[in-house]
Amino acid sequence: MSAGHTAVTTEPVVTCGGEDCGIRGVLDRIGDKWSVLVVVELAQGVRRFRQLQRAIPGISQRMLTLTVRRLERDGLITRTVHPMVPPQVDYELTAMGHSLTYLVKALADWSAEHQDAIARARERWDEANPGSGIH
Amino acid sequence: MSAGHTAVTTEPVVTCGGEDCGIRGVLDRIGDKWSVLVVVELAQGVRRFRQLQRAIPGISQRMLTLTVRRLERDGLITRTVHPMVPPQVDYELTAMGHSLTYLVKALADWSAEHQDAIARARERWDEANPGSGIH
DNA sequence: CTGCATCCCGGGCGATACTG
DNA sequence: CAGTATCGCCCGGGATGCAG
Repeated sequence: MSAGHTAVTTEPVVTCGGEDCGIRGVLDRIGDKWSVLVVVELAQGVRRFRQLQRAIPGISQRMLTLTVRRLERDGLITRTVHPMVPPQVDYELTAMGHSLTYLVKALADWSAEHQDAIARARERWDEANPGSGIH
Repeated sequence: MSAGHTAVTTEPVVTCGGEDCGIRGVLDRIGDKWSVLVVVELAQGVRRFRQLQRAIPGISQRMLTLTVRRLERDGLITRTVHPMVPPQVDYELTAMGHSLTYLVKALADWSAEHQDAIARARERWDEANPGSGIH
């Protein structure tokens, strides 16, 4: 590593290197737009299908179904069917799902802390590179 | 990571609720498959275009270009062109980019800690739901 | 080596309609 | 209310070719 520079200090140096450790599998999940929103909503408590859909404005019924299925498959949430009419299905975070909320929290914190800087950087870049088509 | 209290009860309660805070903008970036890998690679030091491409096996030249452009636009990396022949372009993390590596580190840690449990959960689920088509 | 333009395909995702 | 099935569009992104 390039030494002789100012206090570079401690790089996190992601353990797994640039290859594919377990990060990919996790990113495919939490990197997913809807998954994160569902987890965030469930972090507040048990929710029914319709409740989730109403709490997450843009989501289609199809995507919500797929999303909760995948989260359930990964062991991040539980799906409880109550045999009644009309049907009722409750979704709830598992212990692992709860632990994930802390990661999401860290994400939200970092976002809150840097979103302004990012927004300004984008403005400057767009101004310096008109019609680049990058987004 | 602040006082994590013991488990249960204390939900992180992501500040922004289920709507769209700055999380989305950040997720669109770090949630991106290639962006994370580029950041991880650059966390180890300055890299040239070809170096990055070689360090990230599956990436196409097109996607690498798009990825570094977007990261540059967001102010996460710098792009330095050295007027020489053959051309040389160096990419390096900015201060903000470095701070992001800590988030990625947290991500990698969580992944390492739970990937086994997730893998097992998936196996169990797939076994209980044959031919579901979910992934 | 670095980077842009073009072509083109697969699949992700929304919209809609139907069942229990 | 909860969920499945089907259709169709759009675009992400790989492959290739060309330029500086």
